[in-house]
Amino acid sequence: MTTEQTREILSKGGLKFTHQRMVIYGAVSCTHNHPTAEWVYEQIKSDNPSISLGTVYKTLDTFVNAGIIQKFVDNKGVMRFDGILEAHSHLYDNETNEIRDYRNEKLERLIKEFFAENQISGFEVEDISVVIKGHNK
Amino acid sequence: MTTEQTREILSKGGLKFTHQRMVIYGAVSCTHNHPTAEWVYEQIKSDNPSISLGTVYKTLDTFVNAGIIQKFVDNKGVMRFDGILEAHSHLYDNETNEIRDYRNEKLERLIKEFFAENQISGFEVEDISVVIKGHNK
DNA sequence: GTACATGCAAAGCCTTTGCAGCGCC
DNA sequence: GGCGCTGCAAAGGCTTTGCATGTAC
Repeated sequence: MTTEQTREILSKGGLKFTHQRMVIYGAVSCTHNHPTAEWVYEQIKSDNPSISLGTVYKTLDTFVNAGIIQKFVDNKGVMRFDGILEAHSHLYDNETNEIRDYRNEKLERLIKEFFAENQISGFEVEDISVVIKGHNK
Repeated sequence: MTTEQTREILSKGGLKFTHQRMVIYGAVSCTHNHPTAEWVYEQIKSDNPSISLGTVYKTLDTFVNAGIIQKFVDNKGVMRFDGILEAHSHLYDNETNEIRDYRNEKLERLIKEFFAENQISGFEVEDISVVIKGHNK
Protein backbone atom coordinates (compact mmCIF):
# COMPACT_ATOMS: atom_id res chain seq x y z
CA MET A 1 0.00 0.00 0.00
CA THR A 2 1.67 3.22 -1.16
CA THR A 3 1.04 6.68 0.26
CA GLU A 4 -0.68 7.65 -2.96
CA GLN A 5 -3.02 4.67 -2.88
CA THR A 6 -4.01 5.46 0.68
CA ARG A 7 -4.51 9.12 -0.19
CA GLU A 8 -6.87 8.10 -2.95
CA ILE A 9 -8.88 5.73 -0.76
CA LEU A 10 -9.29 8.40 1.92
CA SER A 11 -10.25 10.93 -0.70
CA LYS A 12 -12.90 8.62 -2.14
CA GLY A 13 -14.34 8.35 1.35
CA GLY A 14 -14.49 12.15 1.52
CA LEU A 15 -11.80 12.29 4.20
CA LYS A 16 -8.90 14.64 4.67
CA PHE A 17 -5.48 13.12 4.39
CA THR A 18 -3.38 13.15 7.55
CA HIS A 19 -0.31 11.27 8.60
CA GLN A 20 -2.20 9.47 11.38
CA ARG A 21 -4.93 8.34 9.00
CA MET A 22 -2.32 7.03 6.61
CA VAL A 23 -0.55 4.85 9.16
CA ILE A 24 -3.81 3.65 10.75
CA TYR A 25 -5.29 2.71 7.41
CA GLY A 26 -2.03 1.05 6.46
CA ALA A 27 -2.04 -1.09 9.59
CA VAL A 28 -5.65 -2.22 9.19
CA SER A 29 -5.50 -2.93 5.50
CA CYS A 30 -2.26 -4.91 5.54
CA THR A 31 -3.52 -7.64 7.84
CA HIS A 32 -6.09 -10.40 7.90
CA ASN A 33 -5.96 -10.42 11.70
CA HIS A 34 -9.23 -8.58 12.33
CA PRO A 35 -7.31 -6.17 14.51
CA THR A 36 -8.55 -4.44 17.63
CA ALA A 37 -7.92 -0.72 18.16
CA GLU A 38 -5.28 -1.65 20.71
CA TRP A 39 -3.47 -3.87 18.21
CA VAL A 40 -3.42 -1.11 15.60
CA TYR A 41 -2.06 1.28 18.22
CA GLU A 42 0.72 -1.12 19.20
CA GLN A 43 1.69 -1.62 15.57
CA ILE A 44 2.10 2.04 14.77
CA LYS A 45 3.26 3.68 17.95
CA SER A 46 6.94 2.77 17.68
CA ASP A 47 7.14 4.79 14.46
CA ASN A 48 4.68 7.42 15.67
CA PRO A 49 5.31 7.90 19.37
CA SER A 50 3.02 10.90 19.77
CA ILE A 51 -0.07 9.17 18.40
CA SER A 52 -2.80 8.55 20.94
CA LEU A 53 -5.07 5.57 21.45
CA GLY A 54 -8.06 7.90 21.46
CA THR A 55 -7.15 9.04 17.98
CA VAL A 56 -6.93 5.44 16.83
CA TYR A 57 -10.46 4.82 18.09
CA LYS A 58 -11.82 7.99 16.53
CA THR A 59 -10.05 7.39 13.25
CA LEU A 60 -11.21 3.80 12.95
CA ASP A 61 -14.79 4.94 13.55
CA THR A 62 -14.36 7.62 10.93
CA PHE A 63 -13.19 4.98 8.46
CA VAL A 64 -16.20 2.79 9.26
CA ASN A 65 -18.58 5.70 8.69
CA ALA A 66 -16.84 6.52 5.44
CA GLY A 67 -17.30 2.91 4.36
CA ILE A 68 -13.62 2.15 3.79
CA ILE A 69 -13.31 -0.47 6.52
CA GLN A 70 -15.75 -2.74 8.36
CA LYS A 71 -16.37 -3.15 12.05
CA PHE A 72 -17.76 -6.04 14.03
CA VAL A 73 -17.82 -7.32 17.58
CA ASP A 74 -16.06 -10.49 18.68
CA ASN A 75 -17.28 -13.11 21.16
CA LYS A 76 -15.77 -11.18 24.04
CA GLY A 77 -17.50 -7.93 23.10
CA VAL A 78 -14.35 -6.30 21.73
CA MET A 79 -14.53 -4.24 18.54
CA ARG A 80 -12.70 -5.70 15.58
CA PHE A 81 -11.88 -3.95 12.33
CA ASP A 82 -11.43 -5.36 8.90
CA GLY A 83 -10.00 -3.75 5.78
CA ILE A 84 -11.63 -6.35 3.53
CA LEU A 85 -14.95 -5.04 2.31
CA GLU A 86 -16.13 -8.00 0.26
CA ALA A 87 -18.72 -10.27 1.86
CA HIS A 88 -17.11 -12.97 3.90
CA SER A 89 -17.79 -14.99 6.99
CA HIS A 90 -15.72 -15.63 10.06
CA LEU A 91 -14.56 -18.69 11.93
CA TYR A 92 -14.47 -18.12 15.69
CA ASP A 93 -12.22 -20.46 17.62
CA ASN A 94 -13.89 -21.01 21.00
CA GLU A 95 -10.63 -22.15 22.55
CA THR A 96 -8.10 -19.60 21.32
CA ASN A 97 -10.49 -16.74 20.43
CA GLU A 98 -8.73 -16.52 17.08
CA ILE A 99 -10.85 -15.24 14.21
CA ARG A 100 -10.18 -16.42 10.69
CA ASP A 101 -11.77 -15.42 7.43
CA TYR A 102 -13.92 -17.94 5.70
CA ARG A 103 -14.71 -17.13 2.13
CA ASN A 104 -16.77 -19.39 -0.03
CA GLU A 105 -18.46 -18.13 -3.15
CA LYS A 106 -20.92 -20.99 -3.26
CA LEU A 107 -22.10 -20.28 0.29
CA GLU A 108 -22.40 -16.59 -0.42
CA ARG A 109 -24.43 -17.26 -3.55
CA LEU A 110 -26.63 -19.77 -1.73
CA ILE A 111 -27.48 -17.27 1.00
CA LYS A 112 -27.98 -14.41 -1.39
CA GLU A 113 -30.40 -16.49 -3.44
CA PHE A 114 -32.25 -17.63 -0.35
CA PHE A 115 -32.93 -14.10 0.84
CA ALA A 116 -33.82 -12.92 -2.65
CA GLU A 117 -36.56 -15.55 -2.71
CA ASN A 118 -37.53 -15.29 0.95
CA GLN A 119 -38.16 -11.72 1.93
CA ILE A 120 -38.47 -11.11 5.65
CA SER A 121 -41.70 -9.33 6.33
CA GLY A 122 -41.21 -5.92 7.88
CA PHE A 123 -37.46 -6.02 7.58
CA GLU A 124 -35.09 -4.56 5.00
CA VAL A 125 -31.90 -6.62 4.85
CA GLU A 126 -28.65 -4.72 4.44
CA ASP A 127 -26.01 -7.25 5.26
CA ILE A 128 -25.83 -10.97 5.93
CA SER A 129 -22.96 -12.87 7.43
CA VAL A 130 -22.45 -16.34 8.73
CA VAL A 131 -20.90 -16.84 12.14
CA ILE A 132 -19.17 -20.19 12.44
CA LYS A 133 -18.08 -21.19 15.93
CA GLY A 134 -15.92 -24.17 16.69
CA HIS A 135 -12.30 -25.00 17.23
CA ASN A 136 -9.15 -25.79 15.31
CA LYS A 137 -8.39 -29.48 14.95
CA MET B 1 -42.70 -22.26 34.06
CA THR B 2 -43.40 -23.87 37.44
CA THR B 3 -40.97 -24.07 40.33
CA GLU B 4 -40.73 -27.80 39.84
CA GLN B 5 -39.90 -27.48 36.15
CA THR B 6 -37.16 -25.00 36.92
CA ARG B 7 -35.84 -27.21 39.69
CA GLU B 8 -35.59 -30.07 37.24
CA ILE B 9 -33.81 -28.01 34.59
CA LEU B 10 -31.25 -26.74 37.10
CA SER B 11 -30.77 -30.24 38.41
CA LYS B 12 -30.14 -31.59 34.91
CA GLY B 13 -27.46 -28.95 34.56
CA GLY B 14 -25.86 -30.18 37.77
CA LEU B 15 -26.76 -26.98 39.63
CA LYS B 16 -28.02 -26.43 43.13
CA PHE B 17 -31.48 -24.98 43.42
CA THR B 18 -31.71 -21.52 44.96
CA HIS B 19 -34.38 -18.87 44.98
CA GLN B 20 -32.20 -16.48 42.98
CA ARG B 21 -31.52 -19.08 40.32
CA MET B 22 -35.20 -19.80 40.04
CA VAL B 23 -36.26 -16.21 39.41
CA ILE B 24 -33.33 -15.50 37.09
CA TYR B 25 -34.01 -18.58 35.01
CA GLY B 26 -37.68 -17.69 35.00
CA ALA B 27 -37.00 -14.20 33.65
CA VAL B 28 -34.68 -15.39 30.87
CA SER B 29 -36.78 -18.29 29.73
CA CYS B 30 -40.08 -16.45 29.59
CA THR B 31 -39.00 -13.88 27.01
CA HIS B 32 -37.90 -13.67 23.40
CA ASN B 33 -36.23 -10.33 24.09
CA HIS B 34 -32.64 -11.57 24.18
CA PRO B 35 -32.28 -9.90 27.55
CA THR B 36 -29.19 -8.24 28.95
CA ALA B 37 -28.12 -8.89 32.54
CA GLU B 38 -29.40 -5.44 33.42
CA TRP B 39 -32.83 -6.21 31.98
CA VAL B 40 -33.09 -9.43 33.96
CA TYR B 41 -32.09 -7.55 37.09
CA GLU B 42 -34.76 -4.89 36.52
CA GLN B 43 -37.42 -7.54 35.97
CA ILE B 44 -36.80 -9.40 39.18
CA LYS B 45 -35.65 -6.82 41.68
CA SER B 46 -39.07 -5.49 42.63
CA ASP B 47 -40.01 -8.93 43.93
CA ASN B 48 -36.50 -9.66 45.20
CA PRO B 49 -35.11 -6.38 46.52
CA SER B 50 -32.00 -7.88 48.06
CA ILE B 51 -30.77 -9.51 44.87
CA SER B 52 -27.61 -8.02 43.43
CA LEU B 53 -26.62 -7.30 39.85
CA GLY B 54 -23.37 -9.14 40.43
CA THR B 55 -25.30 -12.27 41.29
CA VAL B 56 -27.33 -11.92 38.11
CA TYR B 57 -24.10 -11.81 36.08
CA LYS B 58 -22.58 -14.77 37.91
CA THR B 59 -25.75 -16.79 37.71
CA LEU B 60 -26.26 -16.18 34.01
CA ASP B 61 -22.68 -17.28 33.36
CA THR B 62 -23.28 -20.38 35.46
CA PHE B 63 -26.33 -21.18 33.35
CA VAL B 64 -24.34 -20.73 30.13
CA ASN B 65 -21.61 -23.06 31.40
CA ALA B 66 -24.23 -25.60 32.41
CA GLY B 67 -25.68 -25.40 28.90
CA ILE B 68 -29.19 -24.39 29.93
CA ILE B 69 -29.14 -20.97 28.27
CA GLN B 70 -27.15 -19.39 25.43
CA LYS B 71 -25.06 -16.24 25.38
CA PHE B 72 -24.08 -13.98 22.52
CA VAL B 73 -22.82 -10.46 21.98
CA ASP B 74 -24.84 -7.74 20.29
CA ASN B 75 -23.60 -5.06 17.87
CA LYS B 76 -22.73 -2.77 20.74
CA GLY B 77 -20.63 -5.38 22.54
CA VAL B 78 -23.26 -6.03 25.22
CA MET B 79 -23.88 -9.60 26.38
CA ARG B 80 -27.27 -11.02 25.54
CA PHE B 81 -28.82 -14.18 26.91
CA ASP B 82 -31.32 -16.49 25.34
CA GLY B 83 -33.32 -19.29 26.91
CA ILE B 84 -34.05 -20.82 23.50
CA LEU B 85 -31.48 -23.49 22.78
CA GLU B 86 -32.63 -24.54 19.31
CA ALA B 87 -30.66 -23.21 16.33
CA HIS B 88 -31.96 -19.89 15.15
CA SER B 89 -30.70 -16.70 13.59
CA HIS B 90 -31.08 -13.10 14.59
CA LEU B 91 -32.20 -9.91 12.89
CA TYR B 92 -30.25 -6.89 14.09
CA ASP B 93 -31.93 -3.55 13.55
CA ASN B 94 -29.16 -1.04 12.86
CA GLU B 95 -31.42 1.86 13.79
CA THR B 96 -33.11 0.72 16.99
CA ASN B 97 -30.62 -1.99 18.07
CA GLU B 98 -33.56 -4.29 18.53
CA ILE B 99 -32.82 -7.98 18.06
CA ARG B 100 -35.48 -10.30 16.76
CA ASP B 101 -35.44 -14.02 16.24
CA TYR B 102 -35.47 -15.28 12.73
CA ARG B 103 -36.29 -18.92 12.40
CA ASN B 104 -36.56 -20.57 9.06
CA GLU B 105 -36.28 -24.31 8.74
CA LYS B 106 -35.39 -24.17 5.08
CA LEU B 107 -32.47 -21.83 5.73
CA GLU B 108 -31.27 -23.96 8.61
CA ARG B 109 -31.42 -27.09 6.47
CA LEU B 110 -29.67 -25.33 3.58
CA ILE B 111 -26.78 -24.27 5.76
CA LYS B 112 -26.53 -27.58 7.55
CA GLU B 113 -26.35 -29.39 4.22
CA PHE B 114 -23.77 -26.97 2.90
CA PHE B 115 -21.39 -27.55 5.78
CA ALA B 116 -21.99 -31.30 5.74
CA GLU B 117 -20.77 -31.32 2.14
CA ASN B 118 -18.11 -28.65 2.54
CA GLN B 119 -15.87 -29.43 5.47
CA ILE B 120 -13.57 -26.62 6.52
CA SER B 121 -10.02 -27.88 6.59
CA GLY B 122 -8.46 -27.69 10.03
CA PHE B 123 -11.65 -26.57 11.72
CA GLU B 124 -14.29 -28.48 13.64
CA VAL B 125 -17.63 -26.68 13.43
CA GLU B 126 -19.73 -26.61 16.59
CA ASP B 127 -22.34 -23.99 15.85
CA ILE B 128 -23.45 -21.94 12.88
CA SER B 129 -25.68 -18.92 12.92
CA VAL B 130 -26.69 -16.29 10.44
CA VAL B 131 -26.42 -12.65 11.39
CA ILE B 132 -28.83 -10.50 9.43
CA LYS B 133 -28.35 -6.76 9.74
CA GLY B 134 -30.77 -4.21 8.40
CA HIS B 135 -33.69 -2.17 9.59
CA ASN B 136 -37.41 -2.38 10.13
CA LYS B 137 -39.51 -1.01 7.32
C1' DG C 1 -20.26 -30.04 57.89
C1' DT C 2 -18.66 -28.66 53.57
C1' DA C 3 -18.66 -26.85 49.40
C1' DC C 4 -20.74 -23.66 46.95
C1' DA C 5 -23.93 -19.42 46.27
C1' DT C 6 -24.86 -14.66 47.42
C1' DG C 7 -24.35 -9.56 48.28
C1' DC C 8 -21.68 -5.75 48.22
C1' DA C 9 -18.23 -2.81 46.77
C1' DA C 10 -14.24 -2.07 44.34
C1' DA C 11 -11.60 -2.59 40.41
C1' DG C 12 -10.98 -3.71 35.44
C1' DC C 13 -11.37 -3.31 30.69
C1' DC C 14 -12.64 -1.21 26.56
C1' DT C 15 -14.46 2.79 24.61
C1' DT C 16 -16.21 7.49 24.31
C1' DT C 17 -16.12 12.37 25.40
C1' DG C 18 -14.58 17.22 26.07
C1' DC C 19 -11.63 20.55 25.04
C1' DA C 20 -7.53 23.21 23.74
C1' DG C 21 -4.34 23.44 20.09
C1' DC C 22 -2.77 22.24 15.45
C1' DG C 23 -2.95 21.18 10.41
C1' DC C 24 -5.13 20.24 5.94
C1' DC C 25 -7.55 22.19 2.13
C1' DG D 1 -9.04 31.27 7.34
C1' DG D 2 -12.07 27.95 8.61
C1' DC D 3 -13.37 23.54 9.62
C1' DG D 4 -12.14 19.53 11.23
C1' DC D 5 -8.36 16.46 13.18
C1' DT D 6 -5.29 15.32 17.08
C1' DG D 7 -3.63 14.47 21.84
C1' DC D 8 -4.53 14.15 26.39
C1' DA D 9 -6.98 13.06 30.33
C1' DA D 10 -11.07 12.16 32.44
C1' DA D 11 -15.34 9.85 32.61
C1' DG D 12 -18.52 6.26 31.15
C1' DG D 13 -20.70 1.70 30.58
C1' DC D 14 -20.58 -3.04 31.19
C1' DT D 15 -18.57 -6.86 33.44
C1' DT D 16 -15.61 -9.32 36.65
C1' DT D 17 -13.40 -10.02 41.09
C1' DG D 18 -12.57 -10.57 46.14
C1' DC D 19 -14.21 -11.56 50.26
C1' DA D 20 -17.23 -12.20 54.21
C1' DT D 21 -21.59 -14.21 55.08
C1' DG D 22 -25.28 -17.35 54.22
C1' DT D 23 -27.40 -21.70 52.40
C1' DA D 24 -28.37 -26.24 49.88
C1' DC D 25 -27.31 -30.81 50.11
